[in-house]
Amino acid sequence: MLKEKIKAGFRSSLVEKGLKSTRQREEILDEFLNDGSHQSAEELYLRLRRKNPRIGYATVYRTLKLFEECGIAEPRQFGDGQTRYESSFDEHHDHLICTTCGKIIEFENPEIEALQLKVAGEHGFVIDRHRLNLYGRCRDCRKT
Amino acid sequence: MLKEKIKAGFRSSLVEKGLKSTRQREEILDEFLNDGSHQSAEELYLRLRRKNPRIGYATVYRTLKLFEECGIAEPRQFGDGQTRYESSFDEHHDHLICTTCGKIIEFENPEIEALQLKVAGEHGFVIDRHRLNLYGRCRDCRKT
DNA sequence: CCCAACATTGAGACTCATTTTCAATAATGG
DNA sequence: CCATTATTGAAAATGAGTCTCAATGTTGGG
Repeated sequence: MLKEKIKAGFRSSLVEKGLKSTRQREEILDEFLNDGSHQSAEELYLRLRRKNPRIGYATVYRTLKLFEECGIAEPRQFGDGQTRYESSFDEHHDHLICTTCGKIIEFENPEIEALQLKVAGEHGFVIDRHRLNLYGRCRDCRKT
Repeated sequence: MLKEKIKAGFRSSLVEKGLKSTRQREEILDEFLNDGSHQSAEELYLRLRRKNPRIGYATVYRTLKLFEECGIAEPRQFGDGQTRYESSFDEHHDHLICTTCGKIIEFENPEIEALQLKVAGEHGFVIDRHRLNLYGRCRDCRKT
């Protein structure tokens, strides 16, 4: 199953980097992979603490950065002041954000991505990644 | 000239809101309009201090927020941890950001925007604004 | 022109997310 | 099992941005 492959890949990355595999790193990766997307370090920390109250705040922050370096997680800013991480193994997507209720909907649009590549090329850029956020009001919030 | 119109509009907004026109607000607006885009509060503050060393840090922050409320400036996040403001009177545009040298290039693409509206509509959203950042390497940085 | 009413300012204290420090602890290779 | 070296947790530090408050400036009326 995918999760096991990700965990195995993480352990290999650690070895490559000369880092150690620890209980905390395993626990954090587990919890990160279990939950849905868009998790902040704090949310993850609070959930982890329910299982293991001895886990440290800083460890969660450090480990999320490590996941980023290992290509497991990617940081995103949605404008609420917290960095949220999503799994790099989710298929690529962009976000619709409701400015009333905070709901986040994911979408993908290959046509938009093709146009991005075209525009970048016209300016001599090679793109690594992009961030597209659309802010507005969702169906429910428009009713009220 | 455009700047004078913006300043006049700002003074009207102040009156409407029951706020006062002060020397600091004028100075900050002047400096904001003089400089190119993507200014952080701190950069603006440092430049203002050269002319008027008595200006306060908090005043610059407050005034930028006020500009935002008055429709003069818009905040943006480029991932360096600082909020940067651009003039609302620049035509709408998105950004290409070089992750090596930090250069920011602006572009516009109506096709992409049309597709954004379409996608949003399919999810029942009405969009107020969007943020599209493309991160990569510029022509110069790819050479090295 | 002057005053009263009230908005604004600047300095510094404060917040909040995140990072760093450091002594204690745990993982790894031999 | 040991020595080496990375990691951890707690607390202190950081940095962008916000708030507080006494002093100051702006305004509309008189």
